[in-house]
Amino acid sequence: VLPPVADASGSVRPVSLTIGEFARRLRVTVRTVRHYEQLGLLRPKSVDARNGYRSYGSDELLRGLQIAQLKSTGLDLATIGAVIDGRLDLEAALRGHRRRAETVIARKRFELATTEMLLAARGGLPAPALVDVPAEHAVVMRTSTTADALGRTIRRSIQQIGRAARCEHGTRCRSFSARFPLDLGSGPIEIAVAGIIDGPTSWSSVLPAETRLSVPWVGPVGQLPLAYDLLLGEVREQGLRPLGTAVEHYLDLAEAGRTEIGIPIQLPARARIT
Amino acid sequence: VLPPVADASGSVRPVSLTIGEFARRLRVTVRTVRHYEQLGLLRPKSVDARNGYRSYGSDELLRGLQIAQLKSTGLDLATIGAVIDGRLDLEAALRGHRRRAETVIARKRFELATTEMLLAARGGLPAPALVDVPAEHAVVMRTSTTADALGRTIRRSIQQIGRAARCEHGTRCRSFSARFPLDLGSGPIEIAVAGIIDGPTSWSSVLPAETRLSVPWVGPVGQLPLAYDLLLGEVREQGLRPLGTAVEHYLDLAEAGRTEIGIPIQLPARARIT
DNA sequence: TTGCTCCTCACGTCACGTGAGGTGGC
DNA sequence: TTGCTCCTCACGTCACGTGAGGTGGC
Repeated sequence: VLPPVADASGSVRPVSLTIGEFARRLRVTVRTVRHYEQLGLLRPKSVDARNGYRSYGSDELLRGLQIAQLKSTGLDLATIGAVIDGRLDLEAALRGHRRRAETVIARKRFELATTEMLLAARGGLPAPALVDVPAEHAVVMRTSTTADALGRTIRRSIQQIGRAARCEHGTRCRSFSARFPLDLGSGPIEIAVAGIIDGPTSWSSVLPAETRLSVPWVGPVGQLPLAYDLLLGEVREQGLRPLGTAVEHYLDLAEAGRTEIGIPIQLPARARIT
Repeated sequence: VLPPVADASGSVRPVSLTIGEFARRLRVTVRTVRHYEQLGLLRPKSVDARNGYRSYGSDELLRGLQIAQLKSTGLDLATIGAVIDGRLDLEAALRGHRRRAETVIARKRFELATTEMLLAARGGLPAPALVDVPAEHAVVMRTSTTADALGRTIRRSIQQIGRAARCEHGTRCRSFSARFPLDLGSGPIEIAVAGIIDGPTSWSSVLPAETRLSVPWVGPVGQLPLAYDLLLGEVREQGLRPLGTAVEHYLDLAEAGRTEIGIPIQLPARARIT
């Protein structure tokens, strides 16, 4: 910790600092000070005409302090310059910046959640596997949509089911799933969205048990069609017979939107008995 | 939403895609595909010798899907390439990445909190102002340190006081403050750190009321000495007489570390009466 | 012939870090 | 003379976006 620039009586203030001394007070590198100058953000008090040495005074220290203060909000240097010079309203700049910062944080948290999930999968990208899904109680909603609007329709249905479960049945859905044809084609398609609950209610129905070739999917929803391709390749390699539908299971809507996609499989007779 | 690459029977897989078709399936731009190629991350299945046209097959689609999956964790492309090619362990890479991501999120949240605080100050950087601080109950700890270790000593003392308040008195400190000489010099310095509590206890003492020229400080602690310079300049301009000590008031340790720094002022006799 | 896709450079982004190569004061 | 500070370029970072300028197939 360097001592304050002025002493306790407030009578002595520095008149001239070299760029090195100046940078040390501001806790930045000499290169940073020169960089700010290049942007027109922080000019030296004077420059020696003979050797080009810069010198700084207390006005520049104050300006440097303001820059440091604004930089700690994450504002970019151009905006900081505009604010300090009065060409831009600080409040407006901060308001816009806050919105962007919140978006950035949300994205970073999504990335972190995705990372945790891959770590939980313990080494290696998650591989498709045959899973037996037991029968479950669910509130089911059937509707019709198009391939283009598939994602939006599913999201809207999930919201409606979740609200209905809370408001009308006083219960919460453990997770949600959607079922639609594997081959979307170009016409209207029939989909079923289900909110899975713990026990039966007067409004719930039962999703029958089935076997799926299933794989967890982390990451952007936009790539889901390609993930199905991966799954279908695996189906073919294992010589399995798909039933022609796709199932998406949304395990955790709040955090990373953990999703598992699966292709229900038609099992041979003896496998069904076991 | 594009239909899956393979149809429901799993018998048809694409043999040859142009770069445009390929990019659309992956939901990235053509430029991105070329960029990945430049990094050696994703090579086309073949290149037409006559016109340089690239073509892609299902192997490349799968590789593109893996890249997309890993990219959604925020890993950089070089690391992704190393992981996919088996030159680097995925788990180790993700573990390191998680640590860095957590650090980044913490910093972003700090920036956001700083932004909120400047917004709360409503337009304009916070200005120094004379404030009357009432007497308060506090657990006080006096110790000796050096200018270099000032920050560390204060932080350690705060932790000790907070723990003592919780464990021995069963109470929580509302906030903390530190007091030390304005002129730090180079020798040992005496400091007092206080944990401010709501009511008196057998262990607490009373911090007397005083008047300070005070300013909120947001941003890195490293710049605090310079902030004092700003304050002292203001003291001089207003013709006030500092008592020779500096006071830092830590309002919110959890979030952005909101701090207020002040210089206790010796008031003239008539001002004291009012 | 007009669009559309494809090709290869190559600059710009953002806040500096990091040499390269050289000079001036203690 | 040896360190230390100072100076001016100028490249590199990271994942692409964005023209510039040109060609090939429907």
